[in-house]
Formats: sequence, C-alpha cells, structure tokens
Amino acid sequence: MGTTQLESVQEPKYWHLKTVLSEALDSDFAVGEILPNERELAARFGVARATLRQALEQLELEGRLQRRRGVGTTVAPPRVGVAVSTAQHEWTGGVSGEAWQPVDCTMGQAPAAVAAMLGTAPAEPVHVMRRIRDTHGQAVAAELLYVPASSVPDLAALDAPSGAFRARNVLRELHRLGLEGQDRSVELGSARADDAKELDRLPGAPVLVVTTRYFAAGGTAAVSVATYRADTCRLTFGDSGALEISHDERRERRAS
Amino acid sequence: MGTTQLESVQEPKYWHLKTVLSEALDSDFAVGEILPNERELAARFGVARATLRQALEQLELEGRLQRRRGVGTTVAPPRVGVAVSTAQHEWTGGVSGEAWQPVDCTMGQAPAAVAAMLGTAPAEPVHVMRRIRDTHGQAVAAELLYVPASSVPDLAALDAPSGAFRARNVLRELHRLGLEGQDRSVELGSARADDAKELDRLPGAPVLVVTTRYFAAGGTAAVSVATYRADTCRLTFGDSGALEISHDERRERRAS
DNA sequence: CAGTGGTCTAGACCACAGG
DNA sequence: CTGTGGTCTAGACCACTGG
Repeated sequence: MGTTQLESVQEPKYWHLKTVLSEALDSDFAVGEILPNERELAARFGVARATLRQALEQLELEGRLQRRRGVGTTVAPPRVGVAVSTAQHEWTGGVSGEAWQPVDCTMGQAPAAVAAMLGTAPAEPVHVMRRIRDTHGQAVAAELLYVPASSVPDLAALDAPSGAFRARNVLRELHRLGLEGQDRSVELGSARADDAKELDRLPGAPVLVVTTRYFAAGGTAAVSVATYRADTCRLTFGDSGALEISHDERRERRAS
Repeated sequence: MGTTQLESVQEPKYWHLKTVLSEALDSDFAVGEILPNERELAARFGVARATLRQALEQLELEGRLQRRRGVGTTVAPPRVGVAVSTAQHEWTGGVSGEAWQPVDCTMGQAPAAVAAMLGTAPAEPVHVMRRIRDTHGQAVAAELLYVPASSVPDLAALDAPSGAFRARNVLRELHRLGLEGQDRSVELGSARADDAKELDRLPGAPVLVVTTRYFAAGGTAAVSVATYRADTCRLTFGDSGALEISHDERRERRAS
C-alpha cells in the first residue's frame, strides 16, 4: 500500500504535536496570550489529554509556555538573562540591597554534602541564610547560604538570634573577610517544597542549581546553593551579562 | 517503621513515592544496580504504573536513576563534573584532540538567533562544525560551532569540502586569531533529534544548553551552542574543576 | 460558583535490547 | 522469542483561581 507520505512514521505523537504547537506559537500568538484549555486543545488535535499535556510539558520546559492551575496556559516571554557574576557582586549584594535580598538567617546545621565542601564536621553550627533574588519584580532564585560560625567569629553575640537583621550582619562580617576566589557548578534539579514556594512554582519544578564555594582567608568561608527557575531563567557568565539568544531573534550589539 | 497515620496529607502520591524511593536508593542499592521493573514496582507500591513513572522521571531528572528501554532502570552514578573552562582550552581542544572531538564540518547557514549574535546577515555562509565531548568514554555533550567564513579568510580554498579534516583546519585558523574574550550563558533545553542521537538519549531529553560567544579581532569570531546531558553532567566553572558536591541536599527544614 | 491545570487509574500497544 | 521502558487512551477526581 503506497501510504501517501503519511505523517505516522515512528515519531511519537507528542513530539509532532510539540513541533506543531511550537510553530503556531511563533506565528499566531503573542507573548502573554492565553491558549485554549487543555481539553479543548486535545480535542482539536484528536489526541488524549495526557498526550497533549506531554507536549505542553516539553514546551514549558523550554520556556515557551507558562501554565498555572486555575488560570490557564499562556505564552511565555523570552527567558530572562540572569548574571551569575564572576565578581564579588552577590557577595556584597545582600549588604547593599542589590540583587539578593536576605529573608532570614538562623543557626543550623549544613547538609552532609555542604559540610564536606566547607571542610567542617557535619555537626558544626553554621549560619543558614535564606536569600531571594528578584528580577523585574519576579522571584527568579532562592538561595541557601551556609556560613560556618568560625568564618565570622567577630559577629556580636548580642545580635538578633535570627531574621533579616542578623543576615545583614553576617554578610557584613563576610564582606570584611574579603573574597579570594570562588568555585561554581551548575546542574539540573527539581525544586524542593520550600524553594518552590518562594519561586511561585509547584514542588518538583525544574531548576538550575548553582553551587558556589567562596574562598577567603585560605579556606572555604561559605557555600551557597542557589536554585534558579529553569523555565524563566538563562544564566549568564562572563563580562557582558546581556547575551541575547532565545527563541526570538533580535539585534543587539551595535558597534557603538 | 510502619506506616504512621498523618502521611496522608495532600501530598501527591508521586511526590511521596519519589521520597521513599530516594531513601531506598541511598540505603538499599548500589550504583549500577538494576531496580525491579516498573510494573513490579507499581504493584508493590499499590499505584498505577503512570504514577510510578512520574516518580521515576523526577529521580532521573535529578540524576539518581538511569532508564533504558529494553534494559531496565539502574541506579546512576553521581554526576560527573564537566569543566566549562573560562580559558582557551576548548578553543584549541579540537586541534590538540583534547576534550572536544570534531566530527564534521560543512558550509551552511546559521539560525537567526546565532546570526544575530555573530552580527552577520542570516544568509551569510558560515562553517558549521559538529563536535562531541567525551568523558570517561561517555559522550556528555554535542556542540555546533558556527564560524563565519569571514572569520577564517585564510582557509585554503582547496580544502576538503567537509569532514573532520576540514574541521581541524578551521580550528587551526581560529586558533591563529587568538581569543580576546568570551561570553557564556546556560539554560535548560530539550535535546533535538540529532543531539539526542549523539548523546545516546531519546529526543526531548533534558539538556543544559551552553551558548558561548568567542571574541577575537574586535568582533564575534564564532558562536558555539553546546548541549550537555543534564542527567549525567554537572557543569563546573572557575579555577578548580573538581567541585565536591555529591548528590542531593535535601533539607526538609520543617518549620516547627 | 465554574473553569483551569494537576493528579491518578487501568488498561493497551509499540520500540527496543538481549538471549 | 521475552522482558523492558516508551507511548497512548478515555475516563475520573482534586486543588486552585477568579469572578
């Protein structure tokens, strides 16, 4: 039977669907526009809702769509370039109220993996600081910063026991140490419940986990574990924090 | 310990399952060990296979599991740290046969977004080079390197029209230019069919897309789009390419 | 309240790896 | 060939958002 170039090779339906939807997004939809609901779309394409959802999930993973329960599916704006500076910006950021905003700071214990990086015993008390990073009014990252008590020995004992005030004091002490270098890694993860809440996502949402080791005074002074929303963020490194690639083409970079 | 009572809040089953499995992986399984098959596991936990799969997908996303059609589900080794050097290593890597291994090189046309970064017209001919990066005998990344013809004017016209030989010649010419700087971004993506094949994954598999702009001679000499397997890789930056974080840092952090 | 996306079920068949 | 994970279906109910 000379099947007339039927589409049904062995490409999964959801994959083909994703392609079709992707092209439709490029041509027929504007950023922020809401799509028909899932049942409607599934019916329109003649597939089960689960299959349609598989395609939508992929597109959301790629930052093309945004889905919110009770609301609907909207066309996502291009990913935001977020600078993960090679410099000391975020180190002092909490102090100057720049990118990172301290939320809380308590004494606690570092997870085993973090303790290993700090070179401390797992039971050694550390300051555990919570910081949030905003961009354009949107929370894009949640961080846990682990600072061994031994890194900031001069912290006044009469400090507030916790809270944003204490956070600023810890950061100030860290800043006085100076920063000799840092060491960073990026990997894919899924948001824990607490991070998800800060980032306004559901638990399990894909995130980029940036682990940074800060060196000062000949040792590891602190370790930061920052989780960035993978759907909306593009991490940028290096000199110019304004790389411009995404699903949308735009000239930038005038030879000024 | 048996099932206690207050487990049944409104935590999704797959989320709870994931937690249980994760702990089981830590305590009862060795790296490389194969798990019972999905139907068996689903029955054992009293859930539908689809629900069990949702938990497995999360664990695979976090690099804890590896699943292969026709084979089974195995416990994954810790993610391998892959250095995304801040230096010129990979620039010359293809020449010295270091990390990146050139596979092919043809004349072609850059995608619109890449052309924008190159500052060239979308129709301008560019060398499109394919490179693969291996670590411990495993392909961890596939790259497309776009080099405008104008960046390597001295390339002999009598070169091979394509292939790995031509790739090396283009890299040699690039190397002669010298490297003034670079600009990098990392974002989450899903593997295209061709990349997936090189990386021995299924299309749509999660990848970390590293886009690098190389500056030389006062302009953008080349653009690289490298896709790293997100399940097995942890990208490292900075001085020491040997960050030591092991796996998960689950931090339940329950407010009293 | 009605409508949305999120979760879950109990099946079915397919593509692939391996003996 | 058998057994595995991958895809797909047609339902159901739940949790959340908004008016």
